[in-house]
Amino acid sequence: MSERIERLDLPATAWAVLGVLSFDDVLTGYDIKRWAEQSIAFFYWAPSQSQIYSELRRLESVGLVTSRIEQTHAARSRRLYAITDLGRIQMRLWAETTEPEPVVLKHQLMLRVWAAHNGDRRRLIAALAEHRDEARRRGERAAQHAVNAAKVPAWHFAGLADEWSARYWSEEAERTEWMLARLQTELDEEGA
Amino acid sequence: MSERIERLDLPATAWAVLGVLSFDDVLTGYDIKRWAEQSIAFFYWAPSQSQIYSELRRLESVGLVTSRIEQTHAARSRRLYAITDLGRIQMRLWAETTEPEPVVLKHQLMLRVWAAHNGDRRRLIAALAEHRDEARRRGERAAQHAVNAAKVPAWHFAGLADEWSARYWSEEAERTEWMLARLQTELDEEGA
DNA sequence: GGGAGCATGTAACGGGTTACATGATTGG
DNA sequence: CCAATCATGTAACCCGTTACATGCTCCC
Repeated sequence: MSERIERLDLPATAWAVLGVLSFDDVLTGYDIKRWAEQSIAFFYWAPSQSQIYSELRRLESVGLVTSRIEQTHAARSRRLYAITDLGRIQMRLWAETTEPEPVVLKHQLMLRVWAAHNGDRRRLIAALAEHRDEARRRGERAAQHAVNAAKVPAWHFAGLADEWSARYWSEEAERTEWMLARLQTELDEEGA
Repeated sequence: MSERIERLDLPATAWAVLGVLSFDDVLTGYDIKRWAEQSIAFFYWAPSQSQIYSELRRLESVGLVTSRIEQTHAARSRRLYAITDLGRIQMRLWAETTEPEPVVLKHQLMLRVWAAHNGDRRRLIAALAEHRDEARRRGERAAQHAVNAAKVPAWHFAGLADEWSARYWSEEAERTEWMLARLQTELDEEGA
């Protein structure tokens, strides 16, 4: 009778952190933070620094990662994390067996549109315009990121996610533009 | 020197709850829960029942809503909430002065794509197909909701948010289809 | 009679945040 | 030399969730 390995029950952020390490790099918490901000943040997550560190400690305590302190830099130590074999097995289990959580979307600006019978619509329009520009910038950054990812075979799937993100944010910009036009037209018609 | 009213610092969910009441209905916590599930959930939020009740209590304690217990139904009491004048002022302040929080997107499936070098891609493709179908259904429900909202003038902006949601989820379905096709093609080519 | 929906509430927990604290290294 | 960046960590807090608990009313 074979001992079946159970998937550990960890929060999504832990899997994201482990996911970063599954690309085989040996990284510090600080590295992971930047990694996350530059790629994962487009479609998931912008975790705080402190949580990354505590998540890493947890992952180590259950044996999914190991760490060693780099001694070269004498005084302030860097702690370097790497995924373990068990970590790889668990990551695979997660990728295969995790049941789909619904997409979490919290779009505060749409909440403001929805509640626009309170308050000044011109400010809302201004906020939407800003959001459109920001979305466009994000889309461009994601596209750029996808180009970079295409150069490294190991980043193939990360690159796919980047492409998806580029599309997502460019469509978000267009959607926002559409909403903007709707509100602006109404405002103009009332003014006329 | 005029006393300027400061915007209260409340969590976003509190504003969402207050927003529901700003449509002038007198509602129970239970009503608000359903309201939220049917419309706000498309672009924001799917809060737990318990939080709605505690949020209502908080809103009452700071004077943004009032409640009275309906006596008609003898035994089990329904508590009916309504927005106050102060609540209206605060809602307006929120709508005007809240600085834009970034959109929160947590797309677990994209996290799985991003980490697809671990694990079986065929399961990922199946999960994506399911997500595409679910997104399509959501889009259709949102569109239906927008049609209903169009009948009532007070729901004008809520209707705009519904239209936006319909577009969002239909585009989400298309985006997912695109990702699906990419992964499927790669799989086929490898198999060939 | 029983199940679905209406209706409210408490308690425990934890995920994740902000703020605070510390200090080394690097480059202008 | 000073600022920015690298780098790690603790403590307090709270938002929001799940689970539990209760009991009504309406309809089949």
